[in-house]
Amino acid sequence: MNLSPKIENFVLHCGEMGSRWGFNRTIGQMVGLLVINEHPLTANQIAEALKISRGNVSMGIKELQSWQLVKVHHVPGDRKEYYAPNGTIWDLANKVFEERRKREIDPTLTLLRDQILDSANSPEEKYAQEQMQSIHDLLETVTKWSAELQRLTPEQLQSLMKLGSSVSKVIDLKDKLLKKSQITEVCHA
Amino acid sequence: MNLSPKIENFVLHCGEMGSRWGFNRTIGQMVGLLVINEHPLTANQIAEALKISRGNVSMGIKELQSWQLVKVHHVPGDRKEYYAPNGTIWDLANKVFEERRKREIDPTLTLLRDQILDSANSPEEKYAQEQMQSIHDLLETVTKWSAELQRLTPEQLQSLMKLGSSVSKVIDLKDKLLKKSQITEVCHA
DNA sequence: TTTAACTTTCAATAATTACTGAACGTTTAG
DNA sequence: CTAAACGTTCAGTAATTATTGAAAGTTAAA
Repeated sequence: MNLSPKIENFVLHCGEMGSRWGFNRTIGQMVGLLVINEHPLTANQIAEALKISRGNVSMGIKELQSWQLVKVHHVPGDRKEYYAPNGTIWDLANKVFEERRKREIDPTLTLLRDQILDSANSPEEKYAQEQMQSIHDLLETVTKWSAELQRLTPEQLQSLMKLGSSVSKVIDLKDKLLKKSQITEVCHA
Repeated sequence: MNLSPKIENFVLHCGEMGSRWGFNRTIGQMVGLLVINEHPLTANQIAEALKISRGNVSMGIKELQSWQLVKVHHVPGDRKEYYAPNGTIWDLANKVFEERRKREIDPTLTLLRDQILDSANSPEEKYAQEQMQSIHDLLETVTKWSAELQRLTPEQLQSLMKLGSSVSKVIDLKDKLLKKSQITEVCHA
């Protein structure tokens, strides 16, 4: 496993970004390495390429599996495991997005739901309740929207972007349509 | 500064989530404390409430200012600085979102743009280039979309959600409209 | 059943990140 | 000018997180 400078550069960058994306440097490098290589790699190849211990690779793969970012291949007559990205770039990004939502938003949503049920028994708590309600509403909106957007294919998103339209224009259109049921009929026809 | 159990609970939770939101535990607690209190707080009040050193508060405030999440108030005839959230919950979330985009996406986009300009000089590099192109396109799409969504007010977003419509339906509608210019005319009228 | 080729685990340790508190800087009132 | 009341900085240290490598676990061929 000797990486060309260009590829090494990319892998190192993934390492630097790793912690910002939700994992650590080594795991970031592993993702970069697997994504940039056309063929699946063995744990030993990964360890050699990144100059890290075999045990560290094992732990990293485990973590990546918990994010559902890698899948394992087997070659007949070969006991080694071969690791590859679990899907397209788009699939991986979706998985990261989803997992981060679970870690960054869901626990807070749960807490806020509980807190909001409780009644306030002082002016400060009254204000606190209101703020918690705002945060709750915000997070719920974000959650619903991210689910909507994840449902779209990259092609749908990109073609929409390329039309040069802004989302708010689309929303305005929709509002107009809703106010004119006869036109909505036509549109659905 | 004696926090009621409910409020303390919320602040501690913000601390636990802090690192997942892009800062550390203490800074997460500071955000929670400022958001949940109706009135601005002094550095000493924050230190006392969170049981941390005065110096730590100073560093935390500095960090929060770099995220543009707090603003400073002054009371005439009082030398102390009073800290408060810099905007509504929605504003704060937008700022965090924006800042994280800068840290998590922009550097990678810059790197990929450079790498893609370079020509590949081996089959591995050819594949690597293609993958980098995919990542680049994905990140650019995400960036554009997040800009679009940030332009909307919370009311616009929430009212749209409440209509029970899915984004893909809206997009389908738009496609239909584009294919029937005469109807588009009517809609714009 | 033994051995070889692999993977996983985890205690020890290295690396990184966060926090404290004392020293210093600044402003204003007396 | 001095002292009091505040904010900032940063070297030292504490806390947390990541990594190694040796030991243990697993599997399958001989």
